[in-house]
Amino acid sequence: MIQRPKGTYDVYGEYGKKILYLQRLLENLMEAYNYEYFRTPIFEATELFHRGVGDTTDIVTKETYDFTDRGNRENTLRPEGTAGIVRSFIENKMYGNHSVPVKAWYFGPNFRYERPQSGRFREFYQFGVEVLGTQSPAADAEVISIPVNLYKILGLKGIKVNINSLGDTESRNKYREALKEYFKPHLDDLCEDCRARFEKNPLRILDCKVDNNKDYFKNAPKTIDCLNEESLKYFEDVKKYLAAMNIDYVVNPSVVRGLDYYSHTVFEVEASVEGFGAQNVLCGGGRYDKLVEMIDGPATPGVGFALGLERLLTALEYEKIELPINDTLDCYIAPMSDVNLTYSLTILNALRLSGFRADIDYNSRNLKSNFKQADRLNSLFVIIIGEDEEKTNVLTVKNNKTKEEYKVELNDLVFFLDENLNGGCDCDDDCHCHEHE
RNA sequence: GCGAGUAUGGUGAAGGGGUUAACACGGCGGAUUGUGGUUCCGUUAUGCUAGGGUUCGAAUCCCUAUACUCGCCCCA
Repeated sequence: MIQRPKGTYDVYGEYGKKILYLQRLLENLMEAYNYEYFRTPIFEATELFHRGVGDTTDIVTKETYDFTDRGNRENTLRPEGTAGIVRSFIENKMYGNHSVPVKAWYFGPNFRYERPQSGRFREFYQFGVEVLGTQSPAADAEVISIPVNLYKILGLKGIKVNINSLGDTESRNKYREALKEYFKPHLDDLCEDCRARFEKNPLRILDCKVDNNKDYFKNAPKTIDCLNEESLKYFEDVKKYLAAMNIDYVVNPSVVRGLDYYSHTVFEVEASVEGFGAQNVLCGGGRYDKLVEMIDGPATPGVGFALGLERLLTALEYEKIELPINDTLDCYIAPMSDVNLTYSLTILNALRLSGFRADIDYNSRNLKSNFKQADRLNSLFVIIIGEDEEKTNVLTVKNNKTKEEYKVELNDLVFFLDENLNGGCDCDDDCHCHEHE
């Protein structure tokens, strides 16, 4: 049997309904925020990610899906969303003719060749946002407010917003040195991974799961201690604006983010629910003032975030949040036999064109099974079509809730269902619908 | 890349060397030849991830492979 590729999943049934619901919710939310929908290619030139995400991160050094196309071009399935948006911003010269800042949102699949585990897939969907062309700390706060408001709308409770600041380049370098200085005497005591991180990415030592309960971790220098005056002021402003939007947060010095391009504000929202699994970061993001330059664009500050769809759905499941999904069918048609199918299809098609959710049995099942099926599909009405109905054009329509049965003229069917399902016509007096004739 | 666990119908699973692979759910049919979600009856895996080995005999023990799950690294 051919199986799906490792780390991927099929969407169908309930899960599909949930995803479609969330997608609509995101669309509406982004409309409220006045963000612009972006869709960039699912693959890009490999170099883009090396320049954008950074050569030192594992994401680019060993987790990308690379391929050479027939024209010998090196391409990579995108491992994250920001690089593509920034490339598009530069390539389409949005810094010039658009009203800056550009506020972009996107939703789509990303690919990383990793070992799958709970909350981690090789193909995973991210919703994200990028604001390009403003240095204002209010933009940082706005970006943070997006997932927070989304979770609020959905009713998620067990979430924790962690924020931190890496400061500008000067502050960040200063901190990096301070950290190395601090951990140097303890180098022999650190775990193997941390010793590797010491050279490669010392900031990550802080959230090491093996070592972080050691005494000397408590007094390790914090990013905030190394911020210069300007960076500190920036961070204070972000916090001020968050407070203005009633957003609860904690300043967590161990939030450093993995990608190279971050500066100033960084944040993560985690699901602080017992037993959620090791991958409990629901979303993360931050400011990246140097990224556009790194990809050969004009100096343009940016801030953004991305959230993992799969983890969001897991969180909803954990908190037992039911999404308001309309799971009903307006009408189920039960033809008594094959000979009634032709006639039934005509009716079915008319109902669908009138905007009803309607379905039919194709398998010539007996009446009993058809009622069972109608129940399974949560159908509000069942229409039985047999010889008599076909002959007289008077249909047997049963209300599945009240069990009341009606004889309805074929010509009145749409009106009848509309009356019973939508409470009738809500148009004005001039209209020519059945009710107003 | 490293480590641990698991693998039996459509689903949840029992069986830990002895021949009909339990039980439950679901599906289909019937009791009622045009009225359902209850009840009752019937039916639903010639087969236990794949390949090899041990044995008179393997779903059961051993080996290999594969897949899945969870964790590490890294990250959403």
